[in-house]
Amino acid sequence: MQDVAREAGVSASTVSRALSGNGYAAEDVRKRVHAVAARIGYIPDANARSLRNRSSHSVGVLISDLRNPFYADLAAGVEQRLRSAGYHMILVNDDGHAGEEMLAVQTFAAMRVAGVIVTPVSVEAVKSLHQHGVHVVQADRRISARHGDAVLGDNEAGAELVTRHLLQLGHRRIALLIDETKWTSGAGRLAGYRAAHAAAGAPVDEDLIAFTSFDAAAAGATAGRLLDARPDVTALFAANNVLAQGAFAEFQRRGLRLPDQLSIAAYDDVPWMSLVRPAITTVSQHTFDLGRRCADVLLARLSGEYAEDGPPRLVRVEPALFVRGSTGQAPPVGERANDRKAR
Amino acid sequence: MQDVAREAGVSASTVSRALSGNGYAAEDVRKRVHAVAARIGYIPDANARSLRNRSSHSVGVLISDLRNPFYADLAAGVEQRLRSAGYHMILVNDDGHAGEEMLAVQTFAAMRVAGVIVTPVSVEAVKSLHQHGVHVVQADRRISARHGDAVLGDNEAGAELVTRHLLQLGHRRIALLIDETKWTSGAGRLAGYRAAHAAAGAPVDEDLIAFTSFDAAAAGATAGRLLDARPDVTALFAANNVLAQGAFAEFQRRGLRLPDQLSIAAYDDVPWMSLVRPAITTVSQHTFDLGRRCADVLLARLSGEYAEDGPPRLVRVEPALFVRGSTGQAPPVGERANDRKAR
DNA sequence: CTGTTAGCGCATTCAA
DNA sequence: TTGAATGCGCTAACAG
Repeated sequence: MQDVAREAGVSASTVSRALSGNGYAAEDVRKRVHAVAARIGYIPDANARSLRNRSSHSVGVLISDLRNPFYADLAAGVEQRLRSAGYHMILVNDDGHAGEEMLAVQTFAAMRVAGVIVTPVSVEAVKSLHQHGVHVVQADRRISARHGDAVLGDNEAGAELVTRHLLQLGHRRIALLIDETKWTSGAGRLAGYRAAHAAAGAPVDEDLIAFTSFDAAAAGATAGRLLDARPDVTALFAANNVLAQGAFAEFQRRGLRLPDQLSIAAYDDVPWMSLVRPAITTVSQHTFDLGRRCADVLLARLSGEYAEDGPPRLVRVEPALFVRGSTGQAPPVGERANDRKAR
Repeated sequence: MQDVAREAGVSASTVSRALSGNGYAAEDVRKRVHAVAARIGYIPDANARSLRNRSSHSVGVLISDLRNPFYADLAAGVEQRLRSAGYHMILVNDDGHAGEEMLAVQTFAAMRVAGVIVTPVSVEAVKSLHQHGVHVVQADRRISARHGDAVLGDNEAGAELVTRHLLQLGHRRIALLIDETKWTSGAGRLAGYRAAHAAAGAPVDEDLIAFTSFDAAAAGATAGRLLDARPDVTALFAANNVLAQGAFAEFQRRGLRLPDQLSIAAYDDVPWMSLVRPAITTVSQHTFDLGRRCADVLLARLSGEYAEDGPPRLVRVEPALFVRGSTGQAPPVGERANDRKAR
């Protein structure tokens, strides 16, 4: 900065004012300073600015796994919005581990980030952030209603949408393949599955709710075992894209004719679902948009549009059902079992 | 820091030494300071540290599009390695635009990042980074041999692998669907396509090299037009996952029987390719690993393992061909055209 | 409208 | 082994 000041024949403060735009600077001086800065390639040190201003333009984004298109889309939406508002994204994968998540929290706190957007794993992380005075937006699932804002899909509505669709097609034994119900996402999807059954006056067969782990291979195995145990199942609803992928691959391996022998539906619309045949009926969460909304909510706090200390906000993103070829009519009772055994 | 110092009954300098590990501090003092810091939730300010140390633990990562699984995998690999080395990733999408790329360069320079990993769009960006004294690693493609290291797939070898595979199956009219050849990636793939033909003594029909834009819909349209114009084509090689997706979708829409009526092969192994039927024969670049190697190369510079001012390094990641159902025998000459018209 | 002064939080001299 | 002093690069009073 001193170099620029000298070259431009002004003081450092004037350079600061000219470049930052805060405070007065005569038009010609301003132009001269900009010219010198550009000429010698001077770029103000963001660390020094953050230190002095006690605020940075960094936002921490903490997700489980960038290789999962759901998280990648979310992050892409966040990044787009942040960038257009002059912020940037520190992206950390926590692999769904509370330990890694907590380490990331430390990092973000150390960086004095302007805020954090997180698909939370443990309450402690969110609480800790909150205690450090960091704005937090919980994305996709909410683990604490008190600490920070949240932008969530309406999981119950989405699951109800797809379950109702299956029920209306005549399915009565609809398996649910799900990995967790302790987070609002899984819990909501289970609730929606139940709600749709209740609304249709169809009883839920608890044995058709299959718990598995968040892993395609495991999900495939679980789905396979379920079909073996219950050949009367006519439809399967996989609670997220990873489980759906595992189940679909397993059914393909088994040579099942979809949707004739079995209908399947999923949650989260990811690219492969419209490329395979039959294409997969699924609930879109508008994930990219969800990410943008997360950034919007955070930016609203930062800009003061919402009071920094105002009550937690909850934004809902409505899901949409995309009906594709993987869901068909339910067969008459009994027929499915024979059909499947036949091969 | 003052608070910790007071509580622990020592000076700020001692707190600094105790916490950072640099310089002396009596064992008991060290423990006491750590205890106090943990109790009051003190976390050293990373901005102040960066300012003072003239070095940050941030690494800029600049890619085209996080929603493309190729870039997402690359970024995930980078992040994993950086994180385990105590660095973090500032991720910016440039959408393939030189303008956005240049803005990101400004941002990274301002942050005094430890280095930048970039899938480059324009030479200027890489040069500018270099001039600002930032270590740069060019990922996937190299746009400047002088400015910074590079970690690249062997595009020529990969394309030759897949083209040879098609030739060996008897195909002689193999279309190439490609978006650009000005970068090392596209240029290499085109070269590999030619090299395989040359090695097999098969002439390249220049009309079968179809240029399109980096966009699935456009690629599908281009592929469609090509097939209409040249019904004698028996195989198509799409130079990346986006083009492959567009082409595959188009062929599905047309109801083509793959691989009987047409064989297709791709570059970049992304999840949908093994889920669709027929599954797609493709060249894997080991993208996640490529990302890790990028981080390794950067970290080697930062750690001094490679001289900071040593000559540019070039690391190659060998590709591998995965043969799947989408590539089959070429039909006897002439038959393909009739076959396709028949439907 | 501009320059001088002071200090953000830290790490590193240098003395003790 | 520790503390006092200094300055990293910047911005915000404040006085002119």
